[in-house]
Amino acid sequence: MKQDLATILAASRLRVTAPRRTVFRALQNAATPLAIADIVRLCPGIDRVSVYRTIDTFLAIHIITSVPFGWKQRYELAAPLKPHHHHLHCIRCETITEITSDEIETLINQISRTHALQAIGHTFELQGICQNCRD
Amino acid sequence: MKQDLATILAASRLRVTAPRRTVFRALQNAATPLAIADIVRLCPGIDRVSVYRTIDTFLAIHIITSVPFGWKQRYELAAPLKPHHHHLHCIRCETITEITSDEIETLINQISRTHALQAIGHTFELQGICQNCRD
DNA sequence: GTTTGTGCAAACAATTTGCAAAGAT
DNA sequence: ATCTTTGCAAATTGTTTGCACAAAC
Repeated sequence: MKQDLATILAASRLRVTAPRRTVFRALQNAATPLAIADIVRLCPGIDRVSVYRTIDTFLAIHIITSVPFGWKQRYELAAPLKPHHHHLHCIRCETITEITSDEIETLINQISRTHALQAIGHTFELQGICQNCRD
Repeated sequence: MKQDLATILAASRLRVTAPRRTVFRALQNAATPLAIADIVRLCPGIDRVSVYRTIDTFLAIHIITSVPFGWKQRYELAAPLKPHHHHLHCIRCETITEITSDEIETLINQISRTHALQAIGHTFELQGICQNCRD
């Protein structure tokens, strides 16, 4: 299953354009989820408006997910472009650690089933203070 | 343990003012988490700026929590003013269902311990399509 | 009386919309 | 050639800041 942007866009009958390629590249290179402002900064020459529209589009075709982060949302590539995971966020040093947990995914399935909710997405993030910052 | 606003504010050496009382009341009466714009609308006569500052204050003393909701954050009273819970969100009819799950809380503690994170807060929300909307 | 918090004004930042022109297929 | 998408301009909405006055303690 090819996972380059052109293939993904084609599958949704969307065109391959400079803003989409540039924003996608920025997200690929990012070590952590990016805020809109970050993306705008990382994509010089791409209009701010196009960044908004591109993020909208990417969300609609589910190749990115939004991550709540302090007051704002941030965005990052979603599975299968990036392995599914969650975040630990140290509010002191701002470090973000990625974690995976089968238990959580199991629990989510279970809860969805119990409540007859056809799951589309979920948010699971922990905020706290990391070991380093406590020393 | 008294849980009226005056007591809570006094404990943090904060004053009891009209904006704080009005915003608090709005949150108490809300059936679902509120966006800033909702709160402003529900608190006529209270300046928009005071709403922002009040929300800041309430977050700082941990009597409210923020809930990621679509593109924006919403706010609601936190434990012990309102029992701890999470949300199921139908993106079709916008209905929000509250759920509780001991398993999740257990899992969160476990993960925090494993990663040496001193837990401060967490976010756990499910998005999907509810039974009704599928029929 | 002292200190905290408010409201107003105004700056600043984020987001949305309409439309003509450019670009993708 | 057609249809989509962009960039610009501008409207709109959300958020922050400074400061004089009012309110709480």
